[in-house]
Amino acid sequence: MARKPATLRDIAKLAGVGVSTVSYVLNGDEGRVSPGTKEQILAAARELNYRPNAIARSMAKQKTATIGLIITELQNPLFVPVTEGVEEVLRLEGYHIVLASTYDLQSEINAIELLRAQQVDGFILMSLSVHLPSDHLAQLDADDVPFVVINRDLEAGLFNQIHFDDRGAGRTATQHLIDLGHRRIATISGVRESTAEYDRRRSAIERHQGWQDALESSGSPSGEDWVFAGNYTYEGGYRAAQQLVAQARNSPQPPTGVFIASDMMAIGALRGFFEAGLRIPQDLAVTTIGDPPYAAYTIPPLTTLSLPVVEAGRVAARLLIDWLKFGKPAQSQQVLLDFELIIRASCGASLKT
Amino acid sequence: MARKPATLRDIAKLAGVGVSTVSYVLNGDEGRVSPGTKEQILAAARELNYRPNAIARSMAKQKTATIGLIITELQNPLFVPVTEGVEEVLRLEGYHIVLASTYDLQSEINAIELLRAQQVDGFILMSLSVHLPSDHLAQLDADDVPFVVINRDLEAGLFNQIHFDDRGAGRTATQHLIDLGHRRIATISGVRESTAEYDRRRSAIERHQGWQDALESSGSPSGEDWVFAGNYTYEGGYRAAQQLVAQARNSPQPPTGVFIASDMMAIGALRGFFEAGLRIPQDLAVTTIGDPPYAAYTIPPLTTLSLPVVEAGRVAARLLIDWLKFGKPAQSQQVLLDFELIIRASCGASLKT
DNA sequence: TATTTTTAGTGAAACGGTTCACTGAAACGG
DNA sequence: CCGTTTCAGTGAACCGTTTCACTAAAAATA
Repeated sequence: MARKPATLRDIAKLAGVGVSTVSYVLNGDEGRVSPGTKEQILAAARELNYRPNAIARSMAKQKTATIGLIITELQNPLFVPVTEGVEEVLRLEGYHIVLASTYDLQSEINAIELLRAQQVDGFILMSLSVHLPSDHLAQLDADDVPFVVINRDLEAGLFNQIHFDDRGAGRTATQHLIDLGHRRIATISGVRESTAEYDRRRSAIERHQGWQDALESSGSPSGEDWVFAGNYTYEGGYRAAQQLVAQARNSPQPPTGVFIASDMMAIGALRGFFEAGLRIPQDLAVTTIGDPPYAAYTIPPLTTLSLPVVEAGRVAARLLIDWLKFGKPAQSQQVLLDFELIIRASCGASLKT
Repeated sequence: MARKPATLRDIAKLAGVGVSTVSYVLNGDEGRVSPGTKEQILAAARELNYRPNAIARSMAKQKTATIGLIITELQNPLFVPVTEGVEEVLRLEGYHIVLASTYDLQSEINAIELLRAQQVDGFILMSLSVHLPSDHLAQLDADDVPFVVINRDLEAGLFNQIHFDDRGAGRTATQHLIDLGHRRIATISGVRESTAEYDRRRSAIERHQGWQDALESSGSPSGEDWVFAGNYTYEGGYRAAQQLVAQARNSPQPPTGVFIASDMMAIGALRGFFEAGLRIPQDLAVTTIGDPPYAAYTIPPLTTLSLPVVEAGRVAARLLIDWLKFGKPAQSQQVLLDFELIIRASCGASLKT
């Protein structure tokens, strides 16, 4: 095995042709070279165990066929499906992905700088929960760097953006309980407590509005008294569940269902309900939003709305590809994606049938 | 903002010097250039908003300052901490990481080919559960490509390898129950059922041996009758728990503790125990191995052994850096890492105090 | 002052591909 | 048979850096 990898020149020498011919053959440019020499070159390449140097190619073509995927919070279970969606689309087009994980504004800027230095052809930026200012995005835009953002609360119409329909999700999750015959439906939401993270608050507000929408349109009681703050955390969900139980025990008309605005809170709440001796879903039906792998393994498994995150990845990739191929779109694209309802045991749907 | 990014030549022209001088200044080569011109060059670079082209640099230096991290099963929650460990060490040395996820042999080979074409300076390969043949690793070795493998069952001494002490983990998890006063300790293991995935079987066997070790050294009854096959899955753990409960109900001397060889099985088993009306840990104390994020959120939270996976990443990175800096080590390195005991509620330790 | 050393800076050759402009020969059309 | 087109293939410039070998002037040394 050669220490130094073989180059086009080596092949050219071995096959007795010019380097440009070799290049044409190896890149499959048909009709430029006769079958005879073509075969010779291929044989020489095989013999020398040739492996094209992507760096040199990028240098010459002024393209890397690589896009940067920047994600906040690598820990978040949503990140894997996004990359899957992105990868699925980009691979077909011959692009590669390089991944960068960030956790705050500065590290995001660093990541962008780094990847620009690596000459990526474009970016996909996905925020899972953090809102970040958009100055540096405006900069990207000004520099004519192709990019798409997912789930980020920015001035509409400014960039190519993909969003999740949080309000619709809150509505669907609540409506599902209504459809199962529930009339008094509480909620554990992130709204009441202020959060430093803007984006989280926005989605909390929207999901909460969805809950209200559903109640209103069904003519159910407004439920104002049955809102509990969970702060989007396991602990918060746990405490909110305790409060809910306490209030329900003193109420002549306790809720029979609860919409919990995030999976983490739902898992905490499940523990609270369990400790209080409540049976789910018999005593209280539960729906939530977010479908991490373990949502199927709770007791009982959670009925939930899954973020269409694979699809978000696909759409982002397609938007980016279009830009790369046909130039910047005349006007920036806005996409709103629906959540998918996943029915498991916590809503009690199976009890009905 | 310039459409085309500025190059060294642009700066050289603007500052009225040669390009090599600019290169020296920008790379901080002290003492080669007078403070005056240095300042001029810096000013010019700032003005042109210069961003070095990493591709061109890699080309010239024949190094990319990038290493490839190849991981099977991106879904696995272990993957994030590995990359954290790797990143922590590599960043200090000025290296970047490019990530590739694989799921079978062919895709692993593809990933290696791809990254070699991208001219990465070295590899870290981490298997989380799949055993793959090593021919292509031997090839890497023959080509003098620096690499380190984590958690892979290969002929000892062949390559730089990092392993987890599965047997010690099984021993510790069981011993912890013994220390809490338990004498009859069952196990749910992956051993009895054959698995296609070799690696998984190996770790299953070792963890099982650890359980035996602990029982023997404590003079406890051997427990042969209390081994249940869980096949390393949620479903398997669930069924094994049912079998365990059934057998315990007919036994004059039922076990008071159980060591479950993987977190997934433990979560399934928890459900089985719950449905059977068993209280954990009062009726049965549980320990397991593996600490995914949700292990703290089960009911009750799991006492478990955490894989030192951040440390594995760090060690791998350091081994690789050494190779990169000082050349291939005279003999390949072998590292065995201990698991860390994380005490939560499922073992009942808190009840004792 | 004559000689050596240091300082400050330079031009050009890599690195490994791609691609443009070009050529000589063969094939073709009338 | 001549002019034109197609075919098969080539050399060299270029992409943006790094770095080697070199120089002219200044500084240090004797």
